[in-house]
Amino acid sequence: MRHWLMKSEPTTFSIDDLDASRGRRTIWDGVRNYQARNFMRDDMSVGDQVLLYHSSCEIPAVVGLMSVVAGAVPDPTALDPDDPHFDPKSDPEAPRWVAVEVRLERRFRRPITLETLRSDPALEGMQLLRRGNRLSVMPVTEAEFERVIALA
DNA sequence: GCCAACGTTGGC
DNA sequence: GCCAACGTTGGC
Repeated sequence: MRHWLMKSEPTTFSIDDLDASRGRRTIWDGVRNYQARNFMRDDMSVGDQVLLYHSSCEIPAVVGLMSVVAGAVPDPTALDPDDPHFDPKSDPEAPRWVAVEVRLERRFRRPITLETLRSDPALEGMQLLRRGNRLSVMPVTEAEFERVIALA
């Protein structure tokens, strides 16, 4: 089992939205970055644990824990001309973008803020904390994962 | 709203 | 294949 972190802007899709979704599940669509796509397509498996991170908001933080409940499928939003994430260059015969399905497992009683993460020496190497990091889907080591969970 | 970082695009 | 221009991300 692997560990991951996925970002979402809460104004677009928050942990509240996920909590309110049927079965507390959602398709993680809209990812339009090749590296992030490759992680979802090639390395994510059912049962993997995923930290949910709120970005571009007042208090950026890890807010909950999700699990992968279905592996990568073609991202339907890339093929829908009416969708804001439509990609005219994605060929329906060979879809360029994929999405996994995730389920909310846990809401953390207190969000683990970016500030908290940064102040923890044990998390110094975390990819999320690297300068210039913009990936919305990234791996987390088991040690980092356990450490973050311990802070919740 | 600013701006650094970085990915993508497209002309050559 | 290079690289400048441009767009996006995301913390502050």
